[in-house]
Amino acid sequence: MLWCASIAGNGSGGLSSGVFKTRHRKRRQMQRTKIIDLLGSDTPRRQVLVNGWLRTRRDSKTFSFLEVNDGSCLANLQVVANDTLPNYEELRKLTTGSALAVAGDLVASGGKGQRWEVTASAVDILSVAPETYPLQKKRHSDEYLRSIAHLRPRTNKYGALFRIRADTAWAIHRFFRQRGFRWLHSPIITASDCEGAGELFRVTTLPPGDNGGSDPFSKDFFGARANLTVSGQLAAEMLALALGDVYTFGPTFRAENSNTRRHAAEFWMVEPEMAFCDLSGNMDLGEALIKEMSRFVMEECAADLELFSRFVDPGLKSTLAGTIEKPFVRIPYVEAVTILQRSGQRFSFPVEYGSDLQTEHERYLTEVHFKAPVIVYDYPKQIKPFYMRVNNDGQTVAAMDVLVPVIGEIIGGSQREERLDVLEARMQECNIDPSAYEWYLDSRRYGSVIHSGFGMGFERLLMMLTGVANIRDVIPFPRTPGNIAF
RNA sequence: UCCCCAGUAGCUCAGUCGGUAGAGCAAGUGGCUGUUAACCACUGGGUCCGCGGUUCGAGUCCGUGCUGGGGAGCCA
Repeated sequence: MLWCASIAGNGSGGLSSGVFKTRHRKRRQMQRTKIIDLLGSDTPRRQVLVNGWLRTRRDSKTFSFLEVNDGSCLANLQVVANDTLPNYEELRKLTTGSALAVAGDLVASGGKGQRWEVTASAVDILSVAPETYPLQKKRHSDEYLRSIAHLRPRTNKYGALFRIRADTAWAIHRFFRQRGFRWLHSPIITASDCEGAGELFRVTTLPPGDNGGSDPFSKDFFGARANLTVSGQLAAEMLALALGDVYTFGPTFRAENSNTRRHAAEFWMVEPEMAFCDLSGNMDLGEALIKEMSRFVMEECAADLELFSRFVDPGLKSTLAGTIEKPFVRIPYVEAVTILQRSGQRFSFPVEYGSDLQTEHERYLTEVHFKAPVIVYDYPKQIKPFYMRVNNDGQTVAAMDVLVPVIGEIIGGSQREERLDVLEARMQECNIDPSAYEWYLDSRRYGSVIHSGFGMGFERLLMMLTGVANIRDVIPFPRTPGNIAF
């Protein structure tokens, strides 16, 4: 430890400002090391540079402990700042949230609770956070943190969450790439309204109050009604019928006035589409995807996930383990109806063939009856959109919903209707004007083949993976009705 | 959009029967300590969400609006 003491001593009082400036310049040329790499080190290291933000400070008689976080991982780095540092008096006044550059040696920690710490040879104060800094060294409510969404990524929980979000997005790309899927960039601005997907956000360049006269769209940018996409499915079908297996992964917009903890106006959706694939293969892919993402966070986001299993949902790990190990239950819609009718449960909404399953019904199936993810398939055609393939019974379509406990529907998908005549008949039944879908119908005119796909809500997946109960807390800057402040 | 709940110090909350406001944490000051949600003492800190009403008197009761949360519907 002698060499530590001597280095600390070099930074002491008698240093002229010229020498200090030289040292400062030198320090700025040092390569920055991220805290995640330091804490994972096998050996001590001389003269490392750490940039980060102060989480908390504990003062001792002749030195201060500075807990520094740089966002590279959940854990803080403990920095020991001796009173021999030239700016020690300033360091003792440092507040939570201040930005620092620390130069020093990585040494085995003399205290309990951490393996490594840095003995500072110099601490540059990059920026002081005044005492009005809204984040305190204590637990804050999720509701309060939503009101300071621009600062909440600096907390342990939201830092962990947004690391998991980024890593999971990457893992989704890896999952599909390993299976030979190509990523498709489906348009954000579209003219098509994916039937039944909800209300649309209009996109226009017309000034407010200008309705464009007799033809409302003739003066508009595209010369046609335009809106933000509610689904990349139709585009994905076209690419699947060319490249085989594709997926979209991008933002999706719904102008629905939904006020629940699992709906947002702007969210991300993963939509795989596979040529030569039936409903059964579709279910296989959905199940594999959810299992793989569960395994991914358990194994590859372990440190961050630990926070959620400790403070957010104590049952998280066993739930995820069950999701990974047990096969998903697969039952036709009729069987789900029978189970619900025979359950003896009193539901607010009656269970009857031909009406859609209510939230309370889905939760009974996943949380009470099966206690596991459940895939319900073959729904009555009258409650599903025109593009789903009509089964041989003529009454049901090859649709499937993956339901998981607490979250409810996480995946909705189907085998697509590939027969031109049946598709046109269904459009007529659903009162859809085929003229807007001529390009879509072309895919059934030329080399039509069976194909299937689904949409998975990325935020709902994150909720399932972390146990976070509100979708507003898995999106950095969530958009919900009346809420776009950040 | 409908139903229910809440709004009091920077944060989390208590506030009895209607009688002029409290705690913990945070902040500031000082002390102690290889500490780790550090600890101890002291100090400062309030448009009781807004508006209107009832009352001698309203944080408390009534009406209304706003904001937030939960549930439902729509869906991913």
